[in-house]
Amino acid sequence: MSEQIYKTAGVTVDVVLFTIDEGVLKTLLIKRTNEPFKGLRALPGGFLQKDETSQQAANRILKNKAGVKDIYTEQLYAFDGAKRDPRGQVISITYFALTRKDDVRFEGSDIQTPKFAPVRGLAHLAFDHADIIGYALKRLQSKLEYTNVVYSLLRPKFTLTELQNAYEIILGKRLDKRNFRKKFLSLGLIAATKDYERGGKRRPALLYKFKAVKFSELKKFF
Amino acid sequence: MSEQIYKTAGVTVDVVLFTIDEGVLKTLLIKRTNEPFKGLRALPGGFLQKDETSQQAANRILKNKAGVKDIYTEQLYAFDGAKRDPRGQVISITYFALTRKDDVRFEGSDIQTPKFAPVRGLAHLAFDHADIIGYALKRLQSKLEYTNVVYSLLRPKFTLTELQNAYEIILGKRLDKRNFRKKFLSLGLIAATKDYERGGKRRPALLYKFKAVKFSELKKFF
DNA sequence: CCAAAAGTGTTGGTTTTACACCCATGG
DNA sequence: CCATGGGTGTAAAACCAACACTTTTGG
Repeated sequence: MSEQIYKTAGVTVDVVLFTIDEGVLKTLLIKRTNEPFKGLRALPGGFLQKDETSQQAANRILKNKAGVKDIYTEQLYAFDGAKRDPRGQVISITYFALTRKDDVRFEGSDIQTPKFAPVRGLAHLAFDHADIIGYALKRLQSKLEYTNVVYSLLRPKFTLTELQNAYEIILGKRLDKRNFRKKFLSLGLIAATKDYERGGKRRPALLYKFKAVKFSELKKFF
Repeated sequence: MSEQIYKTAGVTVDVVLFTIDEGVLKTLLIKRTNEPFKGLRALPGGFLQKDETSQQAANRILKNKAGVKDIYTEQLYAFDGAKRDPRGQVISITYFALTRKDDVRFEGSDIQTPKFAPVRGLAHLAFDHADIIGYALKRLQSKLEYTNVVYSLLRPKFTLTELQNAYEIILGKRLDKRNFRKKFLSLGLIAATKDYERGGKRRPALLYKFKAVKFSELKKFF
């Protein structure tokens, strides 16, 4: 005797795609073209398809809505509040992802007009998507402190100032330049290249790169 | 026009209930009475019911299988590997929970013979439940370091040695007695009572209690 | 008086924080 | 030569790790 599978609830996957643009942290939002919440902005997402894992669904959504693949993604949380979807019982398995803005391609995307919007001060989003973004932001902030995920937001070669800016933008606070450099260099994650960023009337900045462009987790960090 | 809800996958909720018993960390397992994996041990769980949130399902499972309620529970992760359930696409939203062993009541429980088993060295569990327990253990270990969740595993009044033992059992390593006491007392989470544990031929130990028996999170901790 | 666990401080090393000036370049 | 951001060191404080002996009790 085998128990059967009960399909009580719908399952969607929604993705919080972060990027840094114009000096602020932004997240990808689409405009809903259907009820419920027609016309409001929402996270890119969709129903889980047959024989698809939620990770695969997240990848599919990122590919379709933003033209990105092979980027850092991580499952966030399964949101299933009773009132979150007016149509009934729908669970959202959420992911967060990180990309550089100029790896994103909206061409070939659908009529939902994807756009990056600053994460701070978002209002009037569909479903519980504002909560989800808030949760994702907290997770991203804490990941910054003990992982190297920031590489996902930077050019392959970057200046230490760019690195520090990424931290400040995400954490929402200023960091001390000398202490930041000392600390980060002592972690051994990055190495100086022989190239310099020559960007105008100022001293050229030495470019660094991550020794491994791969997620890694450290005991201690920031 | 409204999108409809697609119910592609089944959704189960499985719970990793930790307790400390006989000086080791244990987790609740039941014996499966149905296929698939009939006869193997598995986490207590079941299909999500209509209009039930996963948190409510976790509470229901804890009540039914272990007779506990109002204990610390937290969503762990949604497991949905392609091959995890031979019957098809089934997502497990997992929770972890903490309780004292003697708050548990198996009476009124069903024929699945719930039992606590040591978490280290578990083998031959149904589904991917061994992975889930491993993941839950890592989460519990990291929560110990920056939250007060340990209160869930202790008597309302406890000795500092009991507290330290709980940490050592969960972390799987010895801690220095003086440093542990100094650190924990400096956190200000616990207060000495006027009572002593008089347990035999040894010096009576002062009993402490948590100032607030409620989950709290600290910036820094262990 | 013995066995058992409770209780208690200090030191050295490491880490973190706070803080200000000179350098190299392009225009 | 000036404006701009790049780059660098030190000292005080806080924190962490290592370590051993005395106390109180019951039997």
